[in-house]
Amino acid sequence: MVVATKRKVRQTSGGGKPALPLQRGAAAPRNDEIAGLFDEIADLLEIEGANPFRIRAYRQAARTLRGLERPAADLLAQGKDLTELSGIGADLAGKIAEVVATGHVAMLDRLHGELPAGLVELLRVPGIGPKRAKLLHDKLGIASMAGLQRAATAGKLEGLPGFGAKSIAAIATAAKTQVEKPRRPLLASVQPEADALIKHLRGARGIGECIVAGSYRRQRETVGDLDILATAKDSRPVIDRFVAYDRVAKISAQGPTRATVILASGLQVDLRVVPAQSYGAALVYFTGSKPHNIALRKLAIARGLKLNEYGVFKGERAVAGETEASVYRAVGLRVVPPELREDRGEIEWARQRPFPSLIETSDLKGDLHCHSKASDGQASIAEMAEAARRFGLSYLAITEHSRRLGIAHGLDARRLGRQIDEIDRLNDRLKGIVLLKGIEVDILEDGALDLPDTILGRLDLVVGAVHGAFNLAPEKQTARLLRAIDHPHFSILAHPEGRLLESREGMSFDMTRVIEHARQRRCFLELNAQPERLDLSDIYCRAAKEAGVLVSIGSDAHRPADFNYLRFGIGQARRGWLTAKDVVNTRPLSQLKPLLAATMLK
DNA sequence: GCCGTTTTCGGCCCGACTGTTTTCAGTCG
Repeated sequence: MVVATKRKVRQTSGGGKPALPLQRGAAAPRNDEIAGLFDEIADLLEIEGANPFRIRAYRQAARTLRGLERPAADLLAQGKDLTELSGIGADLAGKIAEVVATGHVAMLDRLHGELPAGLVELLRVPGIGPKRAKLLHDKLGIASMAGLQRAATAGKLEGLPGFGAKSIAAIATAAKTQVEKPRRPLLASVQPEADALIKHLRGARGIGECIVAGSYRRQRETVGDLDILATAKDSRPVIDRFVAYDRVAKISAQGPTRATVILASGLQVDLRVVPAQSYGAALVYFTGSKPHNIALRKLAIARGLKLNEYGVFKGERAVAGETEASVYRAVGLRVVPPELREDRGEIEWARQRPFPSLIETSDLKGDLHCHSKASDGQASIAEMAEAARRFGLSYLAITEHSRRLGIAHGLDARRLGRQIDEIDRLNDRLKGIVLLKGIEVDILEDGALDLPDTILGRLDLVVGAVHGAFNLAPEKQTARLLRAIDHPHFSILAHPEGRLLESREGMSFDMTRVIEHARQRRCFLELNAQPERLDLSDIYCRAAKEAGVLVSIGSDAHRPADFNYLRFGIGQARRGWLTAKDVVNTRPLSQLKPLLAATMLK
């Protein structure tokens, strides 16, 4: 929910990988790697019992680094002053420079001399925080998850101050199951569970509002847990109905206004019940993000007010809280769209001017990326066209894979030529939707395209995509993408980062140069709406917008139902501050055609 | 460790639930 990085999935260097020192040869460290070092420093300082605000500074710096569009190493190379970044002062700027130069932070090496690196693993165990981790280390010499497990099974935890029978049992099971890394479920996979649970809760006596807040409401691409907010005069019946839900596997906590359960699927759900007059304040609080909330609370303090989940207070008196609008107004801001609440400049914006109206699903006029049975799809072209029409689209580009992707039955020039003719015939008889002739052509390792110019030139658009050699050196990867974009028939760069959420990191390359190149060549970047891709990510959507590069939100549909994925693409686009104007496939076909033609006339 | 429409020092967001306690620390969100 409101916590950007949760304790139980707290990461030491992103993805739960072991921490650096970096072993990347000459390559500069990525921002998330530097951030991982800072998070680990924060973890260790916390165990040492350091000044909590100093710890917070390291975590804030890690967050800032993860939100940057450009590698800090590049900024340094250009002589930029990193202390201009929020939460980065002289000391932390120096430490960033140190990592970029040496791959190490001396301070972390020193901390490792005092506390074993494995100790931070213990913080992932629910119920173990810094104090208990330190106690386990000092009294029992425990230095890793495995050590904790051994001590627990050997009965060595008994008698430790603060460790009762219940905690020991919980820790023993947790340590055993903590070996595999907890995955954050994808937004799309959580949605059916959320819908069903909300429906169940609405049956509670006396319930008023009932809504999923947290990162789900902010449309983050993955959701750590579900945060549900309900209103009721009497919270008991709502809490009772919640914990009695038939998919609840375990009740982790239950109080009069709040409860936490684990569902059979493993998904954690938190429910909070507040009175109606607190709904707006609670919704702000439970929607997060945590840094956004903290910023709001600081604004409240500056105005002599106090903001919590019950309202905005002047002394004892509530001055706002029933609606989100009242809360934001009380601290001098316009309402911030939930998708933008990440403390990435939205607060300052809300103080000064209205937000742009962010894109909505109904703004989409067409889809420029889908497949049929001709490659690895599951339906005919006509069936896909009909599904797109029912979704409300008026044009659809058919973009099969190209020959290189043999596993997907990719098209060679001859088969593509036949499909072009087939689409012409279909367009003669289809009503209510127009098909565009395209291809998702492989971008080969050297940046060449996987089909000859003669056939690409007959298409309405050419979508280029990387499907292999993800691990090229950054300079090579950048050159590959730039060369592809230079191709005379290139229109759209599909899933540009190449990431698969929770399973594959994106490729390493210079996105800023790619965006700038796309602008010069009047090409577009795709925001692929597949739930496990959502690629471009939010920060690069915003970068593309600022550079004036149009984004194409593509379903990459492989079957009729997949057009629903566009909704998740819209969520991500909104997180990237995109309006209808910033997205190419909000144009009616008459306006789209000249834009596509311009990409193909270089 | 950061930061500045009171401040270059003295602040730094706020509350619920659990477990083991006799009034609260630790953890979590």
